[in-house]
Amino acid sequence: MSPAPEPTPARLRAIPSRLLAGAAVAADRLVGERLAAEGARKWHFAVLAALAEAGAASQAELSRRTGIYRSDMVAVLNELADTEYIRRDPDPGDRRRNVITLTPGGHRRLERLDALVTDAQRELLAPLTPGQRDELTRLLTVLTEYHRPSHPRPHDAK
Amino acid sequence: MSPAPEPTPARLRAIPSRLLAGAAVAADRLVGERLAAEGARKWHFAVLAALAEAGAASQAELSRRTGIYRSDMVAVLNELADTEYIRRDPDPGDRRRNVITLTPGGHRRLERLDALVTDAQRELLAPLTPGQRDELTRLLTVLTEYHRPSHPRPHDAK
DNA sequence: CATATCTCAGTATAACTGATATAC
DNA sequence: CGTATATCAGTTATACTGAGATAT
Repeated sequence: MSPAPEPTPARLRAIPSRLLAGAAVAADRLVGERLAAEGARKWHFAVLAALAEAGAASQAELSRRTGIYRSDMVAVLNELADTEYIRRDPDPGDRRRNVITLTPGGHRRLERLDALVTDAQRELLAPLTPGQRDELTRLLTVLTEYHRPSHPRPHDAK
Repeated sequence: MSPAPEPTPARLRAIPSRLLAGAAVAADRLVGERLAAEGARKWHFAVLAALAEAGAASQAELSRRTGIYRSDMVAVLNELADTEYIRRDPDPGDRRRNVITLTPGGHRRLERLDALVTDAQRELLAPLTPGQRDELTRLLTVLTEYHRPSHPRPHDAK
């Protein structure tokens, strides 16, 4: 007789931080799998999207736009440059900087990756109604904005 | 003149998988910081809670209850055994297994960690109304249940 | 001199894989 | 034999730290 496997204890089940961790892992797996099928990672998408939307930028500026660490940005840009989706040129106006530019191929790459990411979101949110999807997005937006490192918290106001 | 730093591009801002990742990182940091102040990690809490709620168990059973990998469970139990919060005895009925038992000290430890975790949830959800907190928990529960490895997805039903 | 940029080396944690020894 | 358990070694991805070289 196989003893019925115990489900997650009730005490653990409804803890938001645990639920968030679980949902984030599932979401990352979905997105990661889709993008991996094209040899891409989510950071590739983020960088290409940031470049398409706000134009050429230095690496530090790209870090701020995408949330990727300056240290990790280097590797991501190496990969994107190897495949010619971006160009990395020295900034004539400030020689510490590189100017990162989206190539035409990078633009096409972005559109392809965007489709994959959108598809993954659809699969992720499949069990929710359209209204619930919007509500979830809203709630998560509030949470992430509130918990940005720079955001003033009530207890900071002494 | 410092150029206004570009905010997150709109194309990236409302992507649920990105929001989930961000919220999960914030949540993990909050919980991790609280627990670290007592020399604990979230897995300690999860294992102690699972033991308190469903009773003594083998390591494999605990893995299923908590979602911790069997490989990682070993290290967590080592730490909990070093500090005498659990006991690890060979199972007389099945000599492959260890029976993990919560000690009285482990019980007290659980109550302490529970308070810290609860506190971290409060801080995490601070920007939401009580209704929104419940709604978020509900939506995340649906997502995580749906995306369990075993859960049948629509496209599986051929 | 302080600050900012790019780069590299390295750490910590999480999630996971593969393999082994042992017992059922 | 196939399967389950406990353990260990190692991999991958992420987030992050620290420091050096260079430029402002």
